[in-house]
Amino acid sequence: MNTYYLTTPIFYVNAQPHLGHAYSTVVADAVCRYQRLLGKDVRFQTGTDEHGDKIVHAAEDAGVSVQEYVDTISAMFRGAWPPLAIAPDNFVRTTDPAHMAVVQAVLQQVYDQGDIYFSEYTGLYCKGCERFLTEKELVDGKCPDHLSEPERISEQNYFFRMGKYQEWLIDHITSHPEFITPERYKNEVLSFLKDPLEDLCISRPTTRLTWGIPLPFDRRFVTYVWFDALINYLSGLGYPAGQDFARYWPAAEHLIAKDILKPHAIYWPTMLKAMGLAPYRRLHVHGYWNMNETKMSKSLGNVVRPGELVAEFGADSVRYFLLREMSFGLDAGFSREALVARHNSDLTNDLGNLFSRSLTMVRNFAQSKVPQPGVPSPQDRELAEAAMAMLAQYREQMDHFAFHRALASVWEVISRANKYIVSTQPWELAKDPQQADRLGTVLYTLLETLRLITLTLRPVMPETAVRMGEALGVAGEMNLNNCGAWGRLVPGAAITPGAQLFPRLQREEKAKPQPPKNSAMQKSETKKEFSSETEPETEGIVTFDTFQKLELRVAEIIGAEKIAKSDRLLKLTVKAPEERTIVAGIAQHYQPEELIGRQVIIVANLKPAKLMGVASHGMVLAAKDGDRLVLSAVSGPVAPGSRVA
RNA sequence: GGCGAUGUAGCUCAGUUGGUUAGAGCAUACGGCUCAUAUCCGUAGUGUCCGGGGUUCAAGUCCCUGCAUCGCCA
Repeated sequence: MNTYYLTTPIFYVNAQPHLGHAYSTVVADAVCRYQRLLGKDVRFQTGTDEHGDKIVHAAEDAGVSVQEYVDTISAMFRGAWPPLAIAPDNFVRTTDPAHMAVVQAVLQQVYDQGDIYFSEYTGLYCKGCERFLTEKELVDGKCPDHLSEPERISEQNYFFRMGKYQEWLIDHITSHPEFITPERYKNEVLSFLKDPLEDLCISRPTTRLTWGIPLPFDRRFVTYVWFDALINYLSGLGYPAGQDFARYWPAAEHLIAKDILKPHAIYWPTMLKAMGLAPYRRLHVHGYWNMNETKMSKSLGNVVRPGELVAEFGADSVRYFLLREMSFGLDAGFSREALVARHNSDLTNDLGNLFSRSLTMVRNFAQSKVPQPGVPSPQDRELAEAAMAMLAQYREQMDHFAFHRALASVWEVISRANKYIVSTQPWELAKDPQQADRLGTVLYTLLETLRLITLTLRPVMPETAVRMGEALGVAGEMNLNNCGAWGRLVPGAAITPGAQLFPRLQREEKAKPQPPKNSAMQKSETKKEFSSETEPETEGIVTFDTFQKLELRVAEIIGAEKIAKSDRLLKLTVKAPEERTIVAGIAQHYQPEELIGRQVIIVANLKPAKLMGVASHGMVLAAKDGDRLVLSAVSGPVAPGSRVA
């Protein structure tokens, strides 16, 4: 099979793109570039999911029409990818008329054949949330968000006979070991399928929700979430009649984060089965990036904007980090420090310097031309064989989405090449005209190694790979089939060193340890939090490292309201620079109105906590003077989010 | 509550079917080289392999149990 079709999830437009979206999409882009490197005919699709009541509410909050709102956010997603060197072939929006028509056609087909039926169910409905709550969501029998008791009401809806295909699905998963990978997620799905599968509710009455696709067989309802969203994988190919559908669907693979495993591993295959279509080939499930100990999520304040990262580190450096640092399928930690460390040590020191020193030697010792290689010594052959072995390992690992291993095998060769230079000492060979042949062989071996490394980097760091290729004189179409053999560089061809590949990044400023100041920070609470430090700390004195763990930032208060039933707590909305909610015990000292616009100092990386049912992401610092409480501040206006240190 | 995963050097993690002194990268210290857009190379370490019990000639690796963290389910 010579085609390949890979999708990311379509992203819900109730929030701006964050690192999690970027990771999925970077992975997909890298895999697609890799498949092209294998010579495949590839299609890469992403998009946005734009229906549902949350969207309607978000638009109301923003004070714009729903259409205007989804257009804006969808454009932000579309615009987020080019800066990361991500190049999808197709971008689907669930509000596209073509997509909506396909969804309706599918609904009608499945309805006609009897796999969608009308039924009634009873549940606990919260008017505030405008949705049914499950028992376990309730706190003391009440909705935790609205502190009111939900009503027990009945509602009629349409259901998809998912249970009908349960046995088939179990069988399919069992007989296709790679259907869901990594294996842990396959096991999770199989364990879920041990219990009988309930049918899936696929509609919402228009009395509750209008922003959706009407059911073609009953206009009093719109379809809800999954029959709309999942079908994008088909509609984006022009299903049913489009040529792309016939061409790419047999090679379909999906990439998702673990939070939407069930819809993709259970709903979607059974839907496809009901439609009479072959299931997708593989489902690849990845984990989360954890920021400062808390699970990354759009509802938390500590959001990393992909655009900011690219501006600071460059697309290739970010892509490399994301692919190298996470074992696909598992969670990984994200930190600026780790990104800087990877950039400086792997990219600047190992790869960048290897490239630079090699090309400089070709310029100085071989007149900037590919030298004529002589008879290879065992040492030369060893490096050449390592480079070829790297290609094989790289393919094996990339095929299985083990990007971190694929890259580790590339860096092993980079390291070998650096050792090779030290042991062959080309600068010594250059001093002796008798050694000209030997020098030529050494430099040629290095250039060839670099050429093969460049090949492996094309999917991961496309911009860098192009620059390296240009310097080596091998720009243009390259794939593993026509360029994956040793010895493709032609002696005499020009080598043109360019600018430094990866300029070194400054590590975060590490100021000298200072004597701790007397501040609210040293309250016992803070001490307790970090008391498990390995470094010895004299009583009452914290080390600089401990201090540094606290992320103090300036936040601007943009909203404040009293929390019902509490006379001490205020719910603050702040910009730091992202918006977040902080609950502060200052209601007896400040009125909500007088807080708007103030800049205060917050602890930005405090573990989130729920106070009176409201999640607080951080803590506002204030001085306590007897009974008085005075908010912290900076002595002049600064950009919200500025770090305090 | 049920099922499952994870727990290895300061940090991030590898450790295949149980087998000699437990590994890599980063960080640290010392030494060496100079081609490098400023690095690379070498050397040195440190580990109650989560705790406890068991199987075995031999366990990080298998079994039981406890603890911790996480996930799925209810």
